Amino acid sequence: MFQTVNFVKKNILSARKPLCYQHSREADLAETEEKKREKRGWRQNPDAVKRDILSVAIEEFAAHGLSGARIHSIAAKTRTSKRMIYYYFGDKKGLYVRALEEAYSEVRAGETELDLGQLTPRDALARLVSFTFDHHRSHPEFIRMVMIENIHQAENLTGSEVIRRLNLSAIKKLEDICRRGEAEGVFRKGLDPVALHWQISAASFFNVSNRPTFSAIFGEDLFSDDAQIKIRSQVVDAILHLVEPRPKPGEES
Amino acid sequence: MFQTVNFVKKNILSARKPLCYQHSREADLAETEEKKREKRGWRQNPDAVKRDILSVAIEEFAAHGLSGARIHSIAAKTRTSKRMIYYYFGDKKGLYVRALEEAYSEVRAGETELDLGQLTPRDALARLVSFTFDHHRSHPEFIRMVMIENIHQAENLTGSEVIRRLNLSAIKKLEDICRRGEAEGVFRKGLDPVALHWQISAASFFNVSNRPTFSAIFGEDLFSDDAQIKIRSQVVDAILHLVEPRPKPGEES
DNA sequence: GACGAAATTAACCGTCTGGAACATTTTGCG
DNA sequence: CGCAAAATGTTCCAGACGGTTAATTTCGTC
Repeated sequence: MFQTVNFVKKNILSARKPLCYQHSREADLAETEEKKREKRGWRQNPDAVKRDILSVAIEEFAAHGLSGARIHSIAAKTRTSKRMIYYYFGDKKGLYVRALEEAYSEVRAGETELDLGQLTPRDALARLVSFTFDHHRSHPEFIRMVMIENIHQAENLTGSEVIRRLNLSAIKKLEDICRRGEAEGVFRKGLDPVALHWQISAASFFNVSNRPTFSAIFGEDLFSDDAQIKIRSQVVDAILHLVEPRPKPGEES
Repeated sequence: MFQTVNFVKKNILSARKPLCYQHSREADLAETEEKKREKRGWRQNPDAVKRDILSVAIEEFAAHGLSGARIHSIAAKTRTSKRMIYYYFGDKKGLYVRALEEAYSEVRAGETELDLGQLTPRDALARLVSFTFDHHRSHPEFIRMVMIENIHQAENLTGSEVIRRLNLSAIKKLEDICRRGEAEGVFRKGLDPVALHWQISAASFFNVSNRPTFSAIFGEDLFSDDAQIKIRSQVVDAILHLVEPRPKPGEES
């Protein structure tokens, strides 16, 4: 499905821009009001403008990178103008940082839906891994933003307290599971939740981030829905194995 | 060590350019010859020029991405000129593709040093995983080139037969191990070498590619030499577990 | 309704950047 | 040597791109 992407360099096209942003519940009484504005005139709607810009910015930055994305292209895909971007976000970097934060927020918000309270530690962990794997798959634009940020040595992310907070809270679930598992004796002692998170992220992230090169070399087979389910269960198996109490106390650094 | 990177935006500096490329074994008889050229004049050395350009190109593309890298910056870090880049590589994309190929070649060349002939399948696999993990760590610029290529949907890699060949040969070792392990009954049946390679790559690659964001959020702890050894052994454990014959023949898709 | 602040439009600018044109020198070869 | 081809140096440019200035309109509020 994805194999022929047919890269369109300049897709500043189509999508006739509506003259103004419609406020939520006034489409009905718009007729009389709007006609007065038809010649020249507009409605103000700062929030909608900002949201519009941000969502397009995520698309564009995710697609072309920080320096690859073009402010004028972003503006073109928006219902507003380039000037507004500078008005609200200062400069390109400012927009990028906000877009990055926004991408993180959206994804972390989705994660909070996962409820593991009722499950045994083992089942909870399996569920968490499985969920994370799927969640990454369904948010490729977020993955791409993180890839790009990594290329930039995370220098923008470092400054963003917003993002650090979001991520630290994301590891809470894992910490709980570990604690419960250790307490019940079904997990090995001394587990490091961060290291475990590393393992889970590595598989889930790589699966999306490196799909293009991997499938270019080895074919798309591994990325069919069926194959992905297998891969995912392998990942779950591997992670569960890492938390199991060591059978023999022989030490092996 | 790495935490304060102190980004220098324009490092087009220092490094006095020698007037010409010295051929390998003529530094000695250079005195008489060279003095005639001192005013204006140069030696030709196409191969050295190409190599010089490519190595700088890898640095720059890896650091700033395809669109972030600047031809004139690349030229500046070279002992030759912008003109030569276009002379030998046509345009920016051409240079990028060659740099990508070069990066792959260098890394794959390093991999051939690994000899697993004498080891049991299990030991061989453990060794391969361990080696791959380290090898990725010691070639961050390669990792970054691949990250960048992924952001570009692998569209350049797709066209390069060179790279596909290099990579397919890279999986040969793994295929051998799997076959031997299955034959000896120490590995489970029906292993997919590509899927296994996916697992190994995921950990090894992510470890380098996502270090910036990961350590920005969770700290550098996991990336100390000691911690990396632990992580690596976890990865080895996890992979080995994946190839072990299933203890109970209960089927679990 | 008037008025100041916020939002939006429209036009403009200086620089950076990929790339090309043209000139000159070197090198292999008969 | 002489000559053509390859390699290198020098100079310049057209368009792209990030960003700005100034004018206009809308909106909340007194």
